[in-house]
Amino acid sequence: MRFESLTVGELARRTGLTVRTLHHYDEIGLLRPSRHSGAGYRLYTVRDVARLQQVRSLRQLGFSLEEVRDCLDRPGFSPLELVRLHLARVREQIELHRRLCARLEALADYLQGAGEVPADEFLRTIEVMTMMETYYTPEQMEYLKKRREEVGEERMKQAPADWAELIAQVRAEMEKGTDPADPTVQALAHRWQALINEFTGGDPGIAQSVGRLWREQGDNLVAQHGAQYDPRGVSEYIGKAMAAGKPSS
Amino acid sequence: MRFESLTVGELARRTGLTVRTLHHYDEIGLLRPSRHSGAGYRLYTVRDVARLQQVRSLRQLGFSLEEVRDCLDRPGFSPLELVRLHLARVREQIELHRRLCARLEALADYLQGAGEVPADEFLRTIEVMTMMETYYTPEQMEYLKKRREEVGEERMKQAPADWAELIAQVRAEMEKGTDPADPTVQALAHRWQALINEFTGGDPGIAQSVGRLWREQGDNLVAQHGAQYDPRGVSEYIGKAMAAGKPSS
DNA sequence: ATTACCCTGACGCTGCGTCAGCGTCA
DNA sequence: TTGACGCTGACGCAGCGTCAGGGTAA
Repeated sequence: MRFESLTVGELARRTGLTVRTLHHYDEIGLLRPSRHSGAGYRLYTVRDVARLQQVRSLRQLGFSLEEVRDCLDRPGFSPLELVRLHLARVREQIELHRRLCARLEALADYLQGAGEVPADEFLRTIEVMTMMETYYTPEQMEYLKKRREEVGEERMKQAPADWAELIAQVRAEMEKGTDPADPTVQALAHRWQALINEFTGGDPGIAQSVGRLWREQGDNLVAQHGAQYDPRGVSEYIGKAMAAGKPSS
Repeated sequence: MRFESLTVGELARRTGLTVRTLHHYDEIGLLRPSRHSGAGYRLYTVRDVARLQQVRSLRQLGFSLEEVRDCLDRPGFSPLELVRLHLARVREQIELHRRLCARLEALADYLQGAGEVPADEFLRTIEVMTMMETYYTPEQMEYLKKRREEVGEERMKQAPADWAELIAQVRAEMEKGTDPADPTVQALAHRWQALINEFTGGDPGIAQSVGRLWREQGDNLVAQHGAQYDPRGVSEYIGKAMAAGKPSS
């Protein structure tokens, strides 16, 4: 008796698994003990133990319980296929996590550099990040990062205020009904273009992405910062002003 | 009405989420619509939409729904802490997956090289891999890999048969009751040592690991290959023979 | 009346953890 | 009798998917 079979508890201790796990494997038919005692106790034989080893090995490779079962029970069965499939899955996971990791690192750096950051600024930062990721291609992101370094830390912090002021001025003219071709508005348009150039380095692809972001998410951005209205109106107005500024195109 | 609020379906379409997801967020209190129609329809206001944006952003960073809720609802709250914690988790995940990936690649290479591999050989291969990983340190694994390359493909394939023959001979002497100091057994002991040296390069740490593996898993190995009995007896016997061979130590 | 919405349950999935209530006893 | 084990349910976890069986809006 002593050598012939093990109870669940004994098997659990030897393998480091829990009794519940073995119960579960029994329930789903992955590992049913070959024998039972009169009282219904599970009795695992040497063969069962061997099978459990196989199960554990396959599980350590990250396969699901169902895959393990297929692997062990289905007679004609291509392991290479399964391994390749699984490998592809794992690689994809790694890629996703690596990207995530990069974003989190960027975020952590920012938070560290900015000192005590209140929760709402944190949230705004994240949203800007995700928005940029949706609207810019990775190459554009790379390029913008370089630009930021060239432009410098100080300048970057000043930028939002510059924009806010400029937008307010444009809106004022717009509401006064000033002609977009008016010199005042033309000056503002130049300033607008200059600001864009400063951060995009004049890359037209990026300017285009910014435009799309603004058109599609303007309302959202505005709702976030809770200050201005009618962003599309403003950008349309400034667009006209720019067009009026260079009638050659 | 048109501008003031959205129904679930509309909001779902705009965000790309499903209605069920929005229902779920409502259920767990993550995003409850500010208003309801007379018939109990959920009506999402601009503020709700903004909050949903935040939720999505945080989710894209991989946070759990509970963490997102804490992030959005708890007033004093350190984002940096959370980001760091999460970053650590993600990095750990990546590490685990990278290790797994390496193992799967090794396995895939082996399967590819071996051509059409039947399921049972596949299983044995895996078990040997996992067993080795439990009993050898990573450095030892590295070292063994180098040895395998030095020894060559052909030799590796011959090895199991050599071992089987040698073990059979040793067992025969043991069962005849031959003295471990007998020249016949001494010759076998030398051959044993030579085989070990061939694959371990004489590294004593590895020899020790092999010994431990054999002592602790011998029964299992034997059960797998279904051929021999009493592995500990054999290794004890050969151990005595080696000791008898060099009484100086 | 049709159609396209909306609602609230409630179960399913993965891989077990964690009781609860009861029987066994190597 | 009392532990230390064993047994079978059954719920819980995350984050929704997916019906089912209704009401509502235009």
